[in-house]
Amino acid sequence: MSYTIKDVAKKANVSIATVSRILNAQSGYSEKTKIRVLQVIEELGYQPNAIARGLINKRTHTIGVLFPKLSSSLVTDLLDGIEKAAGISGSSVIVCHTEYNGEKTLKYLQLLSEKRVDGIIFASEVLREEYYQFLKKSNIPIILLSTESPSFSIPHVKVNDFHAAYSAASYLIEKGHKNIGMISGNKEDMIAGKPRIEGFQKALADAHIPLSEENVVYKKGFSFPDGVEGLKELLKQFPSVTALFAASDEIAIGALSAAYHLGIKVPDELSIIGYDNLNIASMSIPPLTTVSQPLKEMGETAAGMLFKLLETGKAPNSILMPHQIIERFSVKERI
Amino acid sequence: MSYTIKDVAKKANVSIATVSRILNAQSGYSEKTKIRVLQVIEELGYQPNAIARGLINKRTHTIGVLFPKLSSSLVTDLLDGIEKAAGISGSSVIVCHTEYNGEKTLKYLQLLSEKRVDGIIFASEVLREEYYQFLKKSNIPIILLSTESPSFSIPHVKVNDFHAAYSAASYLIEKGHKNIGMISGNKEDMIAGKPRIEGFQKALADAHIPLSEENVVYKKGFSFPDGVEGLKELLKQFPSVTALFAASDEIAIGALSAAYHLGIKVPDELSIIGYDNLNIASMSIPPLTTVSQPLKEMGETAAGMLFKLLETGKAPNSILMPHQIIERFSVKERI
DNA sequence: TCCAATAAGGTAAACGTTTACGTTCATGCT
DNA sequence: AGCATGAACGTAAACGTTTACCTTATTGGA
Repeated sequence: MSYTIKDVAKKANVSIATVSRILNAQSGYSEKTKIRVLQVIEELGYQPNAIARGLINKRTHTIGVLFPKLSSSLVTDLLDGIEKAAGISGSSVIVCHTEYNGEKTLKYLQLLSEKRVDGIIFASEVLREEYYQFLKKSNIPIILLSTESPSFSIPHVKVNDFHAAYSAASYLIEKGHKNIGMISGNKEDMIAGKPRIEGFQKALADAHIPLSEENVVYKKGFSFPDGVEGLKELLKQFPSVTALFAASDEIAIGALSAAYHLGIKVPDELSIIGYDNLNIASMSIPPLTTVSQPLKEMGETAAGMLFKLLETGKAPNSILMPHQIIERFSVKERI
Repeated sequence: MSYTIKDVAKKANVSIATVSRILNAQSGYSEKTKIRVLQVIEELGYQPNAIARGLINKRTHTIGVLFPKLSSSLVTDLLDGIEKAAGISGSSVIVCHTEYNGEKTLKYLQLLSEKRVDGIIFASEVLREEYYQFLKKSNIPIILLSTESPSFSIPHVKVNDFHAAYSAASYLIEKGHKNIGMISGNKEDMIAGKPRIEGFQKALADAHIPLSEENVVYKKGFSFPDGVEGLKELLKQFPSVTALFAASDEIAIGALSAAYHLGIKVPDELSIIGYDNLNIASMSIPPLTTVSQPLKEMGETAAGMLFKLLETGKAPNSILMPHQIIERFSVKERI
């Protein structure tokens, strides 16, 4: 197989302790033996065994990331940031795809725990009681990303969905709109659902715009089809609508598509603002005005927090990342 | 810290060997001790240490995946499939993001090698000589995904780009088009660039359609901006064009967008066919006709091949996956 | 009754590192 | 000269498993 530290030691006529010290840049050897050992390492192409190291050091330099789904650029931008931060810290990341499935999630947590990952980032999904109990028992450090836990005190990084939704609605109001609708995702979703709805409603209320049940339609998810159906329903229950806040970019793009087929011109007849700033937002016709979450930075920040936590042992503070309205061409001033 | 096999053994009044045998479902113990040990395991919440196992078994049940970039659904669909197959086989996947950077790639290979991953999937990128030498030296099993190596004999799974491009162009021809243009990606790219161009050209030639340098514009990449610029250039050098083959869906969507701004109606005045069948292809206006690569299945297949290789030790055959034309609404028959 | 075979279980080495502790030797100081 | 000190190493235990090999008791058959 491959060479071990013993082979190096033997060939260089030193003990394995010396080789180890040299590898770890500790003291306790002369310059002469150092270059001799280094040369032997080079000759043999010796590679230290991270498994053996992990066994004794109790650090695997590996973290686990749990995602509900993979095939959305929302999630991959987060992953992108995590991977970047991990790379800088010399760690690797194991991705786990839970599919919102509790059993699968628990199985993955078990797996990660057995593999002795240094920590876990739990992203875009509600942290259920059972998960928390498991994590607590096996005391693996954890950071919540793009989600938060109302019941348990766990550090998280996300944007303030309430505020962001408030901003989006306010933006529409500033543009002169009064008949403003919303297509929301799952309203049972305490993270991405409810806060956005409430932020939207608060903005209208603060602007003294009358608000009834007709203003918002509730869909099950945040996907493209939810958007196309959503717009049709909204039009039915709120025909005078002139501006729309979509709870996700996919919903917004769906609405855009439905509007096109219904012959409704965006933004001339209907203004649309999305949420997320996925890369598809800039590719739509017209390019989508949306509220942007700094996804990659969020991933980086979460991973950074985790590594700091691993070093210091101190629980870091949660971080709320700034959102931002990206003005493109799907919203028009109403005069 | 957490409990070890010793703790279990002591509490159950057996030796660690017996516990190990029970954990691995081997023989050599009575039913009575088995349930006793299992109960102790339950009580303590004992979790076997995969690191220690890996050290002695020389199997980490972890594979590495190298991607040039993460933020494209092309890549994440592949990853999705890989992760799925890995989950079924009880393995985890470490993702590495190379950014087409040779140094970074080598560093990642080194890392994966030190972590003693069981195997590597190298995706969507050219396998350079240096990578190959490294892999060969540390003899880690490897599968190429959505790429192939002309020089080295390494099993791969991909679609036949030449054929797929040929099909796309033929489809346009069948629809009655004669003035057919192409926006290609990087023509130096021996995997996704050149073969698609040649497939396109062959289809036109076989149909006896005259073909000159004006028919195709060459861009640096496969992205949205390449598509919008690409269409403008194509229109300039080939004004009579009625149908367009885009070397990627992002290019196609870019062209769609440019066409919209130029007031060119798709598909009435210009037909467009894409390549990849990303999820955005179904969200565009109009929904994009495209040639589909079964990305998720390709990922699954690649991982499956890798696991079979690990079991049997035999190099598997390369697999060419079928492509398929997904008819949506961006191509119109010309009468 | 005795022996071989089998079931049930234990002992200890091995995997490839790190590291606490011990040893040797040269050096400098009094 | 004698001694403390520090540099430059070596030895061996430890990390948590798996497994080859050994031991003991039981059973069935001749």
